[in-house]
Amino acid sequence: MVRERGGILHSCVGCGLAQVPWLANVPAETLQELAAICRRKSFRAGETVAREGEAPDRICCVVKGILRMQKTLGDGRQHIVGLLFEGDIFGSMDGGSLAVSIEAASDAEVCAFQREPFKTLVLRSPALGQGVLVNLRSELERARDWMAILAIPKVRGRLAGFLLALCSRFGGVSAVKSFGHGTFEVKIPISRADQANLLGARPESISRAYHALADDGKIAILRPDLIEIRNIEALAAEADEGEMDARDR
Amino acid sequence: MVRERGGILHSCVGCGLAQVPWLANVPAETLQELAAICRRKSFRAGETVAREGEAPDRICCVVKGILRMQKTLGDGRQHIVGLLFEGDIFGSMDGGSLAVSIEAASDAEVCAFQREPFKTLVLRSPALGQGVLVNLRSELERARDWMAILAIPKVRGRLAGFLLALCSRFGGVSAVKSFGHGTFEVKIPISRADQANLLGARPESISRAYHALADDGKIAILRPDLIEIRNIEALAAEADEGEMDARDR
DNA sequence: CGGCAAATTGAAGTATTTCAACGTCGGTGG
DNA sequence: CCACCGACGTTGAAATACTTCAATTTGCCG
Repeated sequence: MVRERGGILHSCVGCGLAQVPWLANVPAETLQELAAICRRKSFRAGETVAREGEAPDRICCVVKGILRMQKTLGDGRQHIVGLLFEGDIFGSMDGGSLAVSIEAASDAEVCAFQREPFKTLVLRSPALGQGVLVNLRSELERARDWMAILAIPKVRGRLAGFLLALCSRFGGVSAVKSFGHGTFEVKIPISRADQANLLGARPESISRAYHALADDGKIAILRPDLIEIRNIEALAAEADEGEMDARDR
Repeated sequence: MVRERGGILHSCVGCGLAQVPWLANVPAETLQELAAICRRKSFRAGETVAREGEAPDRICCVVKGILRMQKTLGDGRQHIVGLLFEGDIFGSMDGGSLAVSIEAASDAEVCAFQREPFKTLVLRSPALGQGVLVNLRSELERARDWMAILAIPKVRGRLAGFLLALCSRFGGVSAVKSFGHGTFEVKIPISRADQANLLGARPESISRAYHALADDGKIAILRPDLIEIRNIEALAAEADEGEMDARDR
């Protein structure tokens, strides 16, 4: 928790950096220094945060909202390859260029640290460097989770996997409420079109899949972007049973 | 390749560590120390190298062959979420457990470093630590590439993307020969069943997709596991045009 | 209230899965 | 040496799922 004290350079008080999981082991002192070199930026939904191929001079941490990472294809169309939630970091530590472009999927705020001071801080605080590493590994983990979900052959299964991922891996940051006995309420953070793009399907297919799951009683569509999961085990089964490949050995 | 020389602790001389891209900036001296703490292990195709959930006490570097990383699903079936080629590393730096299990997709050899000595070496050599970080980032990159490929709706497109990935990202390590003017010869490192598993399709669909691409003259099937790419641009178009999503704004 | 974007629905065409059968290759054992 | 077997790849045909195009509904904002 960044406290206000006379004369100290707190340009980013209340960023909530202490809340970020991968900063948990970083001493309060270092967090203060971090807060001192950070500038907050706001983005409206749809705005571009960083462009593929550019070499940003900041390391950024998502404070609020959701960003989407996307790759640009040969003919200019773009494909979503991941989402950034609160606490996730992006940017370049080594001056290298970004491999994905980043846009705000909702109104969002990020904390931007200038690269050089940040690197200095990393060198001085092993816990911070460790944290960055942890974050990187967790992103790799998530990317592999996405892969496993994307490889499910049927759209209904991929959608089930998507909802489960929202509950489990993103549960802490995405708006998920639990009502016990396998019932949850999930706020879907991106539009149907974005879901379709992410899950490798058309918006129509996504819509049909939602309603098919709803007809089975596995979910309820409270609003297009607010889903109630009525039977999480049935959902998990849905995600699994598409995967009929027997790589057992 | 291991040469015996009196007295010097070269238990892994000729691992070819110096060849590994992410070790390029590591001084020869450190490489020698690395070689001193490494032990080589061999695996037959199909053997399990590491199991999901286990906490391996080694950091390993693939020296020869290809490993596949796979996640275990609820009912015990497994899903491939990536391949490890020569030079790739896996294992746990912090005693954490593996999120994927690892099996040999072909006969393979790895260089195993005990964790503690390796960590000591990393602390002593910033270039080594940097290299590990670079490797991690490149894995994240590849995982995102896989995501983009997996999200292509048609099997033919995903297969085209797979072949292109083999040429570009894995070109240096996978057996790819170039004959100029867009013609290549690619050795497919995994079985049809594994390709199907990785690409989210059935083996039959993969087979049909190969032959469809061959009928179009875009590739030639020299052997089931040896593909000649006759027109790489047509392949790229194939991979792109499935992606008809207009996220242009 | 009109207009626009997002979500949904319907119907037809296409692609993929599924189940079953067949061919090929490499190894094993008679 | 040859027959047999199993793993792997391929092919065919029917059922299913998805995409595509078009039209309609819904919700939101000016």
